Amino acid sequence: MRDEDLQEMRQLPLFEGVGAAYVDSLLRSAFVQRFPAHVELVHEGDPADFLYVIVQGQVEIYASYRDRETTISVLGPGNSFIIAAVLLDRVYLKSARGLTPTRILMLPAEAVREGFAEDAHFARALAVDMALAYRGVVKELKNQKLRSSLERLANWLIAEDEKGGSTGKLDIPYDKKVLASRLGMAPEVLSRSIAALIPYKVDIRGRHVQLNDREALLSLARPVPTIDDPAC
Amino acid sequence: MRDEDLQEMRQLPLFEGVGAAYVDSLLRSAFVQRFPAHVELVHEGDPADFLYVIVQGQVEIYASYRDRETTISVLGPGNSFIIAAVLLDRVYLKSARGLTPTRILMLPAEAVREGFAEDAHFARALAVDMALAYRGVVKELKNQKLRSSLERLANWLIAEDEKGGSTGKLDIPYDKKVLASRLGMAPEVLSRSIAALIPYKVDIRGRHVQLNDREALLSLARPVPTIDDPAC
DNA sequence: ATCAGGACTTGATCAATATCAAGGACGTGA
DNA sequence: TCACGTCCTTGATATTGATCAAGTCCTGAT
Repeated sequence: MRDEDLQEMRQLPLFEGVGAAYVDSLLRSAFVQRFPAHVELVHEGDPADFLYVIVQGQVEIYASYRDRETTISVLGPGNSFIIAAVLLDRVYLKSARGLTPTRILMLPAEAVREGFAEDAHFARALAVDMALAYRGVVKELKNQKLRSSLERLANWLIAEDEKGGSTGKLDIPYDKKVLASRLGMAPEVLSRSIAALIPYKVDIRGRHVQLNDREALLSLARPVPTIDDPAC
Repeated sequence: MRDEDLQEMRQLPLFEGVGAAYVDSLLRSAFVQRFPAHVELVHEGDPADFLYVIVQGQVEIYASYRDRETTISVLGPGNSFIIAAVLLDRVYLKSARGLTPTRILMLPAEAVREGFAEDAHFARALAVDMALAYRGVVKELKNQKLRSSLERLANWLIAEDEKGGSTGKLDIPYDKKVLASRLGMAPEVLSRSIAALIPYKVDIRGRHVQLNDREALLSLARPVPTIDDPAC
């Protein structure tokens, strides 16, 4: 790994609170790889050979069954994926592909498992990351089972707006069909749901969104911390 | 805690591979509690004061939103719940209630967090448990997003039969309305789905189930390891 | 054994979502 | 600027699942 890369990797949230010497020893067995957009990084069912950490770009985590496919999440810089499979030395449950060109840190699974056993701080960082990921999926499962697609869209808009500082203005960060799959609906349903939000003063043109009546949208979405609050 | 209880608790899977002395020190701050059926053990949104481990009985893990409610899972002896909330010192994302009278080991959250920091073996056991739980939810999310309710039922029947040794004979271990909620459908839909399985030689009377044409049911259900295999 | 209440089923209907088929908008590269 | 392809939207229709309303069955308590 090049020296400037090394510098950058040390800053990753996954290594927060881990001794610098240990991080460096981990990074010695790791490497940074660039991938073009749309290539599959990880395939569902394959043995977990690497832990992946996104340095640059967007990665779509998805799963397939028969001729169907659904997006589990879309991750960005700083996020790692498939910790659980690596830790347990099992196969990946999900596939991953870049939505954009990406730069990815790849840590050999063996090194991660050793690291978990040897360095208590790294073990803690991994466990915290996994606990957060776990809670994320639980929230998503609740979102799916307890809400209609219109409600899911409304809540997604509010959450996304809050990420950007509640300005009422935001951009959808990927294709609408990816968003539809992420929200668990057909692309056509997303289109219609967007139209259904017009009475709530939601103005969506292309990827640009304006929320012109936050109160109205909130009364439809009814967000709750135990599903929607990322800090919860 | 009584001595015979202590004896029993040491055997729990959560303590596997953890030094006996450390297990005992953990158990000193813990206690075993009996609860009657149907009482709420844990309420969504409350701070995570305890890690729960089921000693006896069945516990339904569920979540609510507006006037809706859905079952996330049904757990039995040996299972623990809400590790992630305890580890992160956050609120519970789910509620829990006994479906039967239960005996439950309650470990104070503070002690668990200390244990995680102090004892590497316990930390590993917790992490493994959490990783398995994580993969369980991911599978369930895929199950929900990628399958119809009939497919979910068919796959549940096959999985449940395999748990019992693939004899083709099994009993539904709880009320059908709980199963319906667990599978993500209204109770009426479960009834109709059961009727829809008659051509596949599935015979359900009350809680007794007979699968008389495994092949036919398999061709409908199409189970895959990355959703249905508990060992995967 | 009987009765009451809960659990389950069945039928009718409605609402939500998926699918199929075109058509339109928009950005990109020639 | 034009042409192409991709993405998105819109309309029509089918399917799936939810809801409402009885009715039946089963069970557990008296």
